[in-house]
Amino acid sequence: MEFSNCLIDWYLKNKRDLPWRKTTDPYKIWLSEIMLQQTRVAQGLPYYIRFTEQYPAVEDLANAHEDEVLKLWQGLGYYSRARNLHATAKKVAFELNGKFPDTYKELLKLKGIGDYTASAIASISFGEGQPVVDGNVYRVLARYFGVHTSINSSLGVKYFKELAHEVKHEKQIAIYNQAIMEFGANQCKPQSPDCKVCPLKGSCAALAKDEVKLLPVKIKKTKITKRYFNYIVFVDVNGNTLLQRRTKKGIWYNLYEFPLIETVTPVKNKSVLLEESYLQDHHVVSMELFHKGDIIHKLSHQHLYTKFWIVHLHGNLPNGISFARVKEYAVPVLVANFIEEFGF
DNA sequence: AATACGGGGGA
DNA sequence: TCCCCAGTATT
Repeated sequence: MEFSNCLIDWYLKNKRDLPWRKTTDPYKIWLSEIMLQQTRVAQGLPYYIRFTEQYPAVEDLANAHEDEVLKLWQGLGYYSRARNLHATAKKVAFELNGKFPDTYKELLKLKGIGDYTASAIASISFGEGQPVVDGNVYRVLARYFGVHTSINSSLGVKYFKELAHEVKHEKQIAIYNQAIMEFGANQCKPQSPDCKVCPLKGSCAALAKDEVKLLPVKIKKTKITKRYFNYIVFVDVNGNTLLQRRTKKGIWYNLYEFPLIETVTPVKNKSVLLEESYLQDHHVVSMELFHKGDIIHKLSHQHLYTKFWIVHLHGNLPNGISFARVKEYAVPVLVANFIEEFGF
């Protein structure tokens, strides 16, 4: 059996039972595709369930506050996805009469929707013949056809999309797209795929040339920068604390956190921090480190060496937040973990 | 063409 | 440790 039919045949025997495969509602397909960008199914699945319960239709999502959407998104990462999700929901609900665009070209214009997601929605919800090209597809195509062009060069992106068009299944595009991705995820896996039981083993170029481990080719590795965070966890006489929104460009935009003092080098002792103006504005009773050493929070491009300082105040915070309400705010996992440990 | 953007899981 | 995940937007 040739390539596309073989994948579909494999898929029908091996596919997982996932909730977004029971519908072609573009809203649900869109939601699942955004959530699964750079995210494993196992991690995204519980979020998909919560979102579809909380927001059954695009209007429900459109009418929510961004803070609430971010809170529901908390822990999934790449928070611009949530902000763009909300913006696009409002666009569809309020400007497009509640109906998603039904073509690849029009979908591509929406915030947060790139080539992959436009192809996925167009094919799965509307049957348009656009092949998806995600990380799985790059891997399957590179190996099966023996392509050494790097998948993250501009030439490679163009080449693989064209190749994907040439080898796609013409009649069953929706099934085919999900088939090749599922095949990449569970059979043609990144590490140690079990090629002995692969239905395509007889015609796979990489297997024939013993290049499975070499493909796909991907260039570059990211440089990691170190940052030094000092979170000031106020505790006033009423048991209130302070949170503030991140309003500058960069990580965690629009999420909340404790007042932050970032330094270029690690802070040796609290005297350096006590000189900060907003700490001098309060009557500090005590200031103690919560953990012995730094918490090292690792992101793709940054390692955050973090100290949480518990600062007891004599008076009360003007804009204090009660401990009970701290958990209502969308915060980064780094901060959420601390909140859990501290036991607000 | 490169880089920023989260967090987690598997080897 | 390192890789990479149903990628997109910005520089």
